[in-house]
Amino acid sequence: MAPPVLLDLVQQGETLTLNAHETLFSEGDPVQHLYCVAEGTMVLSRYSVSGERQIMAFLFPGDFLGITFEKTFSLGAETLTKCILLRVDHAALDEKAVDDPSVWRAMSEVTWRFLRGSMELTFTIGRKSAVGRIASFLLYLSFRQGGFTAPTADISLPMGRQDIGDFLGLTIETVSRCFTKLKETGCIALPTTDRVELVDVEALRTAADVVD
Amino acid sequence: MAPPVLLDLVQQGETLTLNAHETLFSEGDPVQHLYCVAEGTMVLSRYSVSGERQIMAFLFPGDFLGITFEKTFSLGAETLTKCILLRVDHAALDEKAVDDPSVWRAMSEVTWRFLRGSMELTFTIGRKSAVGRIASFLLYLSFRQGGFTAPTADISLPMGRQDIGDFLGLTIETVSRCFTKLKETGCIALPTTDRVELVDVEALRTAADVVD
DNA sequence: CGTACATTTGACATCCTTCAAAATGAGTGG
DNA sequence: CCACTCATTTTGAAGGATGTCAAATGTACG
Repeated sequence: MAPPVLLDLVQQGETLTLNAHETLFSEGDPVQHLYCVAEGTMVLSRYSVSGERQIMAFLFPGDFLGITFEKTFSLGAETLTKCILLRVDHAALDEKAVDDPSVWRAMSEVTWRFLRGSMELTFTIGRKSAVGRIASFLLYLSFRQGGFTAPTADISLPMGRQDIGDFLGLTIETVSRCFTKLKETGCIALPTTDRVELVDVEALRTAADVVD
Repeated sequence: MAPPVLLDLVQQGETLTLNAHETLFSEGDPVQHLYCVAEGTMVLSRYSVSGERQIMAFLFPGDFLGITFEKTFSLGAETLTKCILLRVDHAALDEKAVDDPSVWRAMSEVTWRFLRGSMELTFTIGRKSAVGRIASFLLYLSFRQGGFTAPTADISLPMGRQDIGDFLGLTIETVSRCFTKLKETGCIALPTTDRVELVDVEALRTAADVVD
């Protein structure tokens, strides 16, 4: 899934371990490295003047972060769980790119994939109801945790309700209510607070407005 | 602003003229060309199953479209006004990229810029009230029409209220009401329906929650 | 077992949407 | 130049969905 060139590069770099709820970098910090998540879950987020958080993306193993063309980060990065990261200096990246054109091609591709995700989020927030957003989110998690190919019915939620709300433009209470509603309508089951079982995927897809 | 390499390439390609409210390509169409807007205003949009439109971006002169790593478009492109476009075949692009690594670097950069815009939109829709969204939108237009450097106080609106609503996740009525409210509070003036004058930029920035 | 935090639930307020109608403006023909 | 028509925008009234505030329940950890 991840471009081999970039994987090679970060694997030659340093390994970094962070605990849950640590900040890797913040908005405005100078850009130095390109990172790749090896283990754990992270978020990329932006804060408003009034202190509200908008999560732009959840990052899972194989995802890159630190991609930018600016000198400082426009997003902050925090861990949700304990994480292992691989990182390579941007300078080393540029150096490698001089005689290997596939580096920039790979960067384009990774950026493009991030853009696809961002547009998906825009669409979800802009056009869907609260239940629709949660349904879409669950289907997305199922897709990701199934390795992009075989959606899992059994999902783990490494993020809290607040994180989900900050991602989908909802309050924590609305998120909770939507979970309850989806449970009551038989779409999902909630064995524990951080685990979701997709019971009726078709109904969930209908709720998410992604039916064929 | 736009990378010279890509500008050169599209300038060597064909020129295309479209009237207002024409479709250049739709979601699912096979990707063949990379385009650059020379004149006019366009939109990139995606439709939901239920037929609702989410505009992902407004495109102005100098903007590129048709950037993708897939075989088919994930967005549709329509003109709002009469447009002149430059285009180059993706095959020609790949060919050029073989011996010119700056092509892919430029593509990364253009994709990144699009991504920045997409995240800005996510943030606007996810975290701001209706008035805040309109205020942000006007400041964005001012920025764009002032050539990214000197924001204009006199803005033209090549798009209708429906388009603005489809961009910001609002209904046409709410858009109209927000314009009225911003007018009543002295932030803006509306000489005509398709023209906005920024009277009190600071107040507008406050309304948009982008105050320093 | 008890404390602290996260989640869920409830009651109410608010903002935005929906539905409906009036006003404005652009284009056309008399 | 004016009257007419159609589309767009604006305004109004009412309803609904989500946010806010507050309390109860559940869960993890010492």
